[in-house]
Amino acid sequence: TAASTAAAAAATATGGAVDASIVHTVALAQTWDGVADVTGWLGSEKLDGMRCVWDGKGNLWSRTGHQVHAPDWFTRGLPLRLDLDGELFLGRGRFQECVSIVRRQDKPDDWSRIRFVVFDAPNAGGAITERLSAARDALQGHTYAQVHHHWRCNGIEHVRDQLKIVEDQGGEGLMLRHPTAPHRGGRSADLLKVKSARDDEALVIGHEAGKGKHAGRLGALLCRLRSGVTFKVGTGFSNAQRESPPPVGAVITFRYFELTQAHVPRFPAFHRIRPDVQWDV
DNA sequence: TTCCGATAGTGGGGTCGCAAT
DNA sequence: ATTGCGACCC
DNA sequence: CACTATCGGAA
Repeated sequence: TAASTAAAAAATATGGAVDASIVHTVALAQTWDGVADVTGWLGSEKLDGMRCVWDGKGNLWSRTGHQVHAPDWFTRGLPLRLDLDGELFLGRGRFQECVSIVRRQDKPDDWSRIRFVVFDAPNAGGAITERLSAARDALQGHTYAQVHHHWRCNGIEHVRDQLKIVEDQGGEGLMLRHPTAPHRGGRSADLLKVKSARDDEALVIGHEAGKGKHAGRLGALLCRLRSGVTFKVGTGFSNAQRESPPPVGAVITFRYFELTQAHVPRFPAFHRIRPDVQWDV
């Protein structure tokens, strides 16, 4: 489109240029409720890397429409006139390293360790199986791009079994794709994500003031784990809870999804106060 | 009527690049 | 050389 | 990314 061409021309190393058409057409997932029947859907591992769209014209774009600067040799041979949607992926448990390789400008050779794992071809037409076939044909023999492995879902038990297998191997979770729906941009129930959250307790050791619409009330709780790691919890509160937050010395339970390389909870969210728990430190 | 999807706006850990120190 | 900050990724 | 708070239209 003219928009993507203009955005590509204007993009700089630090960004600022945004391709609105990418933002508008990228498919976003809902969280599976664990109940909806997904028999016949296509399942795949949810890769923890960087979402990336190939525009069929020589450029890679991030989920929010910013240009991704890959070496020419990485994108050479990607199909013209066929859009590809996928993940720039380094491996399980290597998200932070993946981000480092993709974003830094001075070590392009490291891109040889990255793979563009494709899970959709938005403008190929048809249902997901047809779009994946189009992508598979277009990526035959490519060194750095490949089509993601998908399996046919036999039902809820199948999903649970696959989720356990993936998580035991250090994977982030699963994605489920509606078997007959055409590609659709934005958030929809045609694309579901399955992830397991964890709970833990933390000691409140301080308060951080809120900004903007939260000015004058809580922004985030400063917390400490039993491991000694300190971190912040800034989401999951209702407005009322921000008005009178858990005091210093209180114990809370919070949700998170995994620990970072520094053993800090990723995506922490407040759950509830625990007046019944004593902190032994 | 209820509920879904889109917006808007808060907040997290981590990484980069650049400016200020 | 170190620190702080904005702009991105998730 | 997770989440809360709204809102209008689809279901």
